[in-house]
Amino acid sequence: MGADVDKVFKALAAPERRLLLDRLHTSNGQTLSELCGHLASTRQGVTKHLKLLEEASLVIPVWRGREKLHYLNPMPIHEIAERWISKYERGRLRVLAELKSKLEKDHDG
Amino acid sequence: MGADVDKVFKALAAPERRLLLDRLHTSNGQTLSELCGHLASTRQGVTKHLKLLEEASLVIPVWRGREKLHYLNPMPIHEIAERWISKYERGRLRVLAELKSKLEKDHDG
DNA sequence: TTGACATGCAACCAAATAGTTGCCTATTAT
DNA sequence: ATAATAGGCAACTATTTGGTTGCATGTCAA
Repeated sequence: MGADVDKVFKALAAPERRLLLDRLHTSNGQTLSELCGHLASTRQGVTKHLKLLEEASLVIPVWRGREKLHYLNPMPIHEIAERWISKYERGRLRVLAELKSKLEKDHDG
Repeated sequence: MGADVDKVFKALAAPERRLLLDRLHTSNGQTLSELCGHLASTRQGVTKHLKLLEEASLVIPVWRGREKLHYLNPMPIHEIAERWISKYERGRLRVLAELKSKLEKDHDG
């Protein structure tokens, strides 16, 4: 799964791509042309963003005739939350308390 | 908060930086020199990665004499989980069912 | 005070990325 | 059949990013 985590994080790193996910979250199964309406760049630019989202399995394409419908797949995001982020949630308060006391100690001495 | 989300996602997009967070998660408050031991690149390379982590508030530096101690701050990760990822968790099963039926329908007809 | 240590800053180079343009294929509608 | 529509592929450019080297600053220890 390691490589997938990287693809997902990289795919999520660009605001344009997060915007595309938002649009699919609002209205699932849009075509490329429809998605282009939301973004400033050209069709090819959007295509490239969608390619990265597909490679991260965040978007699943379904061909219907000459149209390519794009469906949001929230599972990778779910898995990141479960397997990666939860690691940092564990002991979050401990880590913060540790940092706080360190900062205060430093400020005093 | 919008700009911060972007900084955090971009900071998390590189495996080297996630590794640095892992190291701090294991042993908090390490110096730059200590952190360099974990990574293949030069000190300056690590410095640049740490700079991005600091700008995303994922790492808080504390100076002690000539040493700079680095502390993990898990709050940005927590906030992303709470405010951003949870949006995609909501209705996750609905979205997946929708996608599944679409795929099956396409496969049939 | 002098030398070693910890780090920062700036310039530079190489690699990756974003975005564009031009052309091609396949499907639908007339 | 033909034209319009939906999209893909490849090449090119510009920007960003990752990483390096060289030098400067501040701190600690002898």
